[in-house]
Amino acid sequence: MTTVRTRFAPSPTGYLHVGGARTALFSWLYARRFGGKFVLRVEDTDLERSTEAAEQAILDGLQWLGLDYDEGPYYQTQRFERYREIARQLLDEGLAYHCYCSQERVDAVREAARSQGLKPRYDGHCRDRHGAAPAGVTPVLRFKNPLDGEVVFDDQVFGRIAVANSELDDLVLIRRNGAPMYNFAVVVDDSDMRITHVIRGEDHINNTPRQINILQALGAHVPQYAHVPLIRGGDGKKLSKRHGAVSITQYRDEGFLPEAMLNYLARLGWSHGDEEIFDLDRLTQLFDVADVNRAPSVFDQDKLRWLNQHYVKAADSERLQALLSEQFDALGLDAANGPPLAETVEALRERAPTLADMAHASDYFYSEFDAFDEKSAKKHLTVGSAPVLQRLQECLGKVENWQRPPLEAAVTQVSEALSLKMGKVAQPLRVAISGRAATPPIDVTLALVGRERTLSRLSKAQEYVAARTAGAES
RNA sequence: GUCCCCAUCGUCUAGUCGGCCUAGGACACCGGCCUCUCACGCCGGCAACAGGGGUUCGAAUCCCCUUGGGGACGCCA
Repeated sequence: MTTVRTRFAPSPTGYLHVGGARTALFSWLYARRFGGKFVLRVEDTDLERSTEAAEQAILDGLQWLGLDYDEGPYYQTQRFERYREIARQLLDEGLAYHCYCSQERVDAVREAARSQGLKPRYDGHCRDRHGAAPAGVTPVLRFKNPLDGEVVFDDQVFGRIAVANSELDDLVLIRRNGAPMYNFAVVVDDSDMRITHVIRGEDHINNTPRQINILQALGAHVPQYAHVPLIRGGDGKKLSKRHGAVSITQYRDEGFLPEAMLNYLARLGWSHGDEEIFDLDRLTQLFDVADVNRAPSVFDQDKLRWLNQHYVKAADSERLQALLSEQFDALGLDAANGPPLAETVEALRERAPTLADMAHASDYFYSEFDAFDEKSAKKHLTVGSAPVLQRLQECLGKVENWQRPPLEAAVTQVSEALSLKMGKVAQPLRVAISGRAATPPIDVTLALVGRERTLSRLSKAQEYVAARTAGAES
């Protein structure tokens, strides 16, 4: 039995988007599940659009997700000689031909077909051309696609698909500049690299019959195909920037955890009963492309956030601290200017879906906030809160041991002394020291904000209330 | 336009080759409990088999049509 060999073959013309990441994951999982090899191949035949930056972004994305490859990366630009060799072979065997048609003629032919309600196709003008080649014209090499019959293949996801050869035209194998076209390079590579299972996006389903025809002309083995449905945006359209982040590294930068992304991606189009939580080991043990759904699915950030929250709650503290530190850097916050990161992480890990959220929710521990949140101040820093704030200022000022128990005792003492419910005391205090109405428990918040900042912010809050009172009286 | 494909709650999906489905789970949403706020957690609720024909004792599950949606038609990948 031949070993399974799958591949991920991105073209370095943009970042790694979530759809690509998912097909990479599926290919990786399939190889792992069946003890095979996962090959990485960079399809950089488009010399104009390929960039090193894009390639790096793709590699970074794969590494972040932990999708390691056993072979590669192979580069198609380094295999041009091989493509030309095969092209020559096809030409010699009469399975391909030179085409001297101008771009204008080809466009005109397509346009004519379209206006007649037909599929735009090359008309095979040069296929049966006789006589000398036109002088001064560099030809492209076209494949002699079979004229009749049909191509049938059993897709592991979609089942049997049949396409009539009459629907296909003679596609270009080698362009005028000598570079191979996608469909040709893919076929040569998949064959040379002994790929057994081609797992790719559904948008390639129409390329498959063409590729199979070329493979057969080459006398090469036809691999198993598995086309994965595309990921859509909330409006049903192809996922794009309009729908939010699509770049995998952007999710990384926004403080998502790779295990959450992997879990989410795996569940998009695939499931195992009612299970929702899967780690890579579990997936490796259960995943099969044959179980992937046929219908396209919509990328739901809410569910991704929920999963991320789940993993944040379970993550190792030191790891979260390092990640939070990166978020601080991005926000220009100095972790040295506040409580230990470990304490911040503990206080916020259950109330921050992402590390970016955590950073935003803890900024007031490390820097002064510009202003009180308007709504919160209006509701809690009222005229009536003046005596509360004053009493808090006194009692907290006396706390020497700035730890949670004595801090909580102080706050409780104020509420009892003024015969006020805890909420009437804690909320004004909370807004005063954090600028907002939602923070961790008040004793935790006090401890994290620190003595000095608490007392100075309490003073500011009292000034704010006083100013507000004056404004109300005038 | 032509070809290919798809169709269960708003979203991700379960639904073994038809009966156990008065269609299950999760996210989101709504309500409750907990409670100093938020969050977590727990409890409860709302919500779907696109429509129409068949086949069958019986269909979300099989077949056909309609409708809707997507993809592909490049000297891009």
